[in-house]
Amino acid sequence: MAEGLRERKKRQTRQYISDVATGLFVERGFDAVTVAEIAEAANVSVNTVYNYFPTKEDLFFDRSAGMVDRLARWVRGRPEGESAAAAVLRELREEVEAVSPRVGLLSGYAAFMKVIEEAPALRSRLWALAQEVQANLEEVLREETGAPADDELPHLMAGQIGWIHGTVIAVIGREMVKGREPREVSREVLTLLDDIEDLLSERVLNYAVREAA
Amino acid sequence: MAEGLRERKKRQTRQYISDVATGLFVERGFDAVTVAEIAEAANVSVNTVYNYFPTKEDLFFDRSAGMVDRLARWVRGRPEGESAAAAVLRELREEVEAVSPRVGLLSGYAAFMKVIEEAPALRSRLWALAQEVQANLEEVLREETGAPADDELPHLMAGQIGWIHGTVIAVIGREMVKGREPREVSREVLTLLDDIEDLLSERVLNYAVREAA
DNA sequence: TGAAAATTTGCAACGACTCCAAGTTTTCAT
DNA sequence: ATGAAAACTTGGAGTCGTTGCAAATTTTCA
Repeated sequence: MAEGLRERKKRQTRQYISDVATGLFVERGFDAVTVAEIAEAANVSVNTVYNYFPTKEDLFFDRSAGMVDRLARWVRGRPEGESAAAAVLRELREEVEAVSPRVGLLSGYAAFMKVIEEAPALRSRLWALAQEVQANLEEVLREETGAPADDELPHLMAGQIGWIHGTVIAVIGREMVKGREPREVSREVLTLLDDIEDLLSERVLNYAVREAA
Repeated sequence: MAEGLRERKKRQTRQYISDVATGLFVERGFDAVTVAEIAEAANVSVNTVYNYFPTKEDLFFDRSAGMVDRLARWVRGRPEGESAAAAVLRELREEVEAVSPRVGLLSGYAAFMKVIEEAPALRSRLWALAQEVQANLEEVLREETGAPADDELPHLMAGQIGWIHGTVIAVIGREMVKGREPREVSREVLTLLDDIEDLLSERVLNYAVREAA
């Protein structure tokens, strides 16, 4: 069988708890909502909530789970002749130009980001996620360039590229929380991306160019 | 009078609590030490601890209080003809070359940093501090360049310069925790600083050059 | 010296989180 | 189908960080 009853129920329960929690968080803020309230609203016990989610913060970031390898994916999938930084800049431009929710360009997300902005615990968690994204990227860069373990360059490059991504996402978040329109923000962030590319060195822009297969 | 009995006792008590706490943290790790234990070891009540320190993390970072304006200070104090990034690189080189405890180059600090490395709560706090450092730098850059409020360039430049500082401090910490000798780490970090300077663009290296008085 | 101001303390309570020992439900071989 | 095994849920008790409050205690200063 593809999926038994047990698996299905688990997935549903997990999703439901996460949805209920996110709803409450967006409505009243992260700190103002108690795990006990979430449990009650989701018709489960507090312990069940903790069975699915290690911490309260995880309830909020459940959806962003697939984001930890975003940069690694983008770089791995870049076409022949393109550098790592260029790949990330291109993918970011594509997402921004498409006014994609994946980079936070969606009216509904303003409330979502406001919750993060107001809860230090969530900001910390977001930073930890960014660190993971960067670590995964560094790993890819090490593989692709075959750099020795004591070479700091992949670390530095992952830092620069991670900074690009982080800055863009942060600026989008900041502007969206201000209540701006996604399209308008998209336009502005495209020029921000130009500014960012302008202040990167050739060294960074040409690191890890994908060789011909 | 310059300082009454009350003020003196407060300062002493505060210092004593912080010292006792740091000692316990270094000895047994951040999470393994309870605030109640700290209070008992310092001969005060738990409430008194909280009178002086808002959170448990603040007990640990009490010493690092003067660090939030480090970059702002460095940039503000740079000589005529020097850019913001150049000033930070120069100051960093000076501290590293001097094997200064201010950048973590001291055998005793290895244990200190190990505590941070092992406690997520402390790493978050350290990141928050770095954010403050960067925000203060951005403010200075805005003042000095007279950039309009909607100009993102000071934000980007503060990001790049903050990244330089953060990377150097992080690498020092990582190497010291490995048990390396301060002198040895100092030497390696000097070459790291060269690598970092090499991958920065002229645009960054020449931003906010101090004009002649 | 004695009342006002500041500090310390104990106590109760809240919320996140963990551990553990029952229940309950789902699975699956028979 | 069915009954034991495995997986999931639950309640309860407890730890720890943190806050609020009112009762001491200490320091200040007129």
